[in-house]
Amino acid sequence: MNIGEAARRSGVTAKMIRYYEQSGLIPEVARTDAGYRYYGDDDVHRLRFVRRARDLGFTVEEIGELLALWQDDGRRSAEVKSLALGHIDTLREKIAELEAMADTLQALADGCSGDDRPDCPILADLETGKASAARPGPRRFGVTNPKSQEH
Amino acid sequence: MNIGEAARRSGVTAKMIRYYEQSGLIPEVARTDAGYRYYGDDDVHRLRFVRRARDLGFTVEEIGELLALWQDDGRRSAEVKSLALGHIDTLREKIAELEAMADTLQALADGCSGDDRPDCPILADLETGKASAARPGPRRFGVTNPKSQEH
DNA sequence: CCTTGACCTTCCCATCATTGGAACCCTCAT
DNA sequence: ATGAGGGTTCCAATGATGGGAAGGTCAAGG
Repeated sequence: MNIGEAARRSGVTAKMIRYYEQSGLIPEVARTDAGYRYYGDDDVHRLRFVRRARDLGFTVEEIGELLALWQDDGRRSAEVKSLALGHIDTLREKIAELEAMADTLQALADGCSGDDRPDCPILADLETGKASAARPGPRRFGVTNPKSQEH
Repeated sequence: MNIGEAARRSGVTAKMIRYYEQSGLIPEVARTDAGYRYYGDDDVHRLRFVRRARDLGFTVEEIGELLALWQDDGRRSAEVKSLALGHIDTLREKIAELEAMADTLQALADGCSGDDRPDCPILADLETGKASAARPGPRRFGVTNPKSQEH
């Protein structure tokens, strides 16, 4: 099948399939005489695996390791598990950071009258940096794009 | 004071100060004859505000709005509050996504023996996409850089 | 046989906040 | 005068993804 069909069946966009191939996450696939990529069921299978791992928040690099383990019949499940646990740690750290931000902000917002008057503890806090214990690392925690889930 | 000193006092790196200026978040500052940016206490004050807002996870765009409100004596606190509440929503959404991922993964990891045998429910799930209800939007929730907090 | 539309190809650009580095200029203390 | 340690601009990379242009290909229908 062509890339579009593989995209439909795997839930990975054609664009991302090309990107994964180019970045070495998945092997280069066969081509037709015209240069079209040609996919078999195995390829789609692998793409679905990637899609799932992506949905669980694994980075492309981690997915590469997962794929390698998946294909290695002699793997030790301990390796898979430690990869997963490591990722869970990462997730929980991010969650904690975001929660600290949300809680701080919620407390400030609760103290804000939210009317026509200018006085606002939110601005007061930003100005002084007094309250709050958020302190994250640099920004960039996205999960930005609302679509791309409807395929 | 020079940009380095302003960076030290505000907790915003010199690089980011230049970036914020260039992207219009903060006004262009005075220069010495030699072309060095020159900062006063007010500028540092504003930079600290930006830094605080950044720490609370606001985007640069939102920080721009906050700065405008901050400087507007006729502001209505309702505007500030709604900005904050909107951001809290965004944070809570991200938290929910990450928690769904973490919980799914934790359940899978709990079922994994983590020994020398190859069998592993984590890989099994990635393969079939059976369990799990994670389904986030695309990745990119970073908070990647571990340092940059020690200044 | 030729057109049309739906597909495919590669290549480049943008996102967001941030870091890194190169090449160069300035200032101050030794 | 020299060197260390600032500063300046400009360009590139990060990660995962989307957007789009320019062009080739394929199947169906007139």
